[in-house]
Amino acid sequence: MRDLSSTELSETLLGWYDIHARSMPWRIGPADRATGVTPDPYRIWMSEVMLQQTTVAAVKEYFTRFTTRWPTVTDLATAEDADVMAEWAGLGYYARARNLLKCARVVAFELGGQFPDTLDGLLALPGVGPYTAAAIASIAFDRSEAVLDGNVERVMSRLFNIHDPLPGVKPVLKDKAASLTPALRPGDYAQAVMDLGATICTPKSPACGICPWVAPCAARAEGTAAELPKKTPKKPKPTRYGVAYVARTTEGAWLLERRPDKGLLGGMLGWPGTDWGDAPSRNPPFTADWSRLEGEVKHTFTHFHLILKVETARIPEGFNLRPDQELLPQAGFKPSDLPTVMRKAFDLYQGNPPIKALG
DNA sequence: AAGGCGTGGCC
DNA sequence: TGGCCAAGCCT
Repeated sequence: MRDLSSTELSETLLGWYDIHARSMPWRIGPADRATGVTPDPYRIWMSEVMLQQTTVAAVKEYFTRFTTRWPTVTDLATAEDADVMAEWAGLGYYARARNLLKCARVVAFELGGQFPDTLDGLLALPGVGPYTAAAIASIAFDRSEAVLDGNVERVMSRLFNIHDPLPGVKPVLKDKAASLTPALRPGDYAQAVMDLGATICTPKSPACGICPWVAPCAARAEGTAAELPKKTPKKPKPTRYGVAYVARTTEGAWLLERRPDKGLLGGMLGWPGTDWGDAPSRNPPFTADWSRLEGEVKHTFTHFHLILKVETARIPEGFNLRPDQELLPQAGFKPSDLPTVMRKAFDLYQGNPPIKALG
């Protein structure tokens, strides 16, 4: 069989998408789009930032909560930092939340409330990189820009049977992706190729039998689809140790710390604690008769495992707060405002009373 | 430019 | 159950 042209390939995929497009809270489906309905760039941007390295299932509820609470970019731009960070808690990669707010303020206060509609304009925004800029340009503004995310990398490496490992081969895959991106319906095409990767051309046991691109797929012909894309091996994660200190006043207020903007869990609220190092240590926030809780928190970050002990004590009268510390009254404290590792420490506290009762 | 940066689901 | 993976960005 002769090779299919780029146009034939993209039209085949768009035909598949017209039938099988997934429904999502931020998506304008192909039928509505065909009648002239256009996406809200604010919602597309919000969804794309949330979807960075994050599953659709995890994003849906966060997207709904954010866009209900802050329906426009100006609403978000005028929000309190702490409210946005608390709303993001649990979604991970917290630099995204800080950049989300930074970006909203740029758009609202420096760009007249309108998102840039060009690739370069979008790329200049905080938290918007090559993938997200192309996604917004194509999906929100129907510009013919090629998206390259993990799905597209996998689809391209298989369609063209490319065995060179990621991330080195990324520029080649980007060229392939660009060669297929159509001038017509680029927004639908971008979502189609990602839907294909997410539902058919999956990492393990791809469903080649029902794939609209089974005929032109080079890896399918060679029987190598399931082993692509190749990736350079990852380093093993070390294990680190630490202690979190959960302390309350006699009135029931909780002692929490705002973490510095840069670094792990940047900008988030958390319990006072030790550094997380190669060996256990102690560093309580005040001198007291600390009780260690039974059990421990196990948590895995991107690049290390953590084993966290939890200690608790009564906060003494007249305790002086550092600027980064706050006493949150019971009524104003929600465990769901904490990043997951800190919420796990809270859960341990809730479930396992200390060996010694608090005074 | 290679490593830092979260979390939950899946097998 | 431990590693892999998810619509990556920043420095």
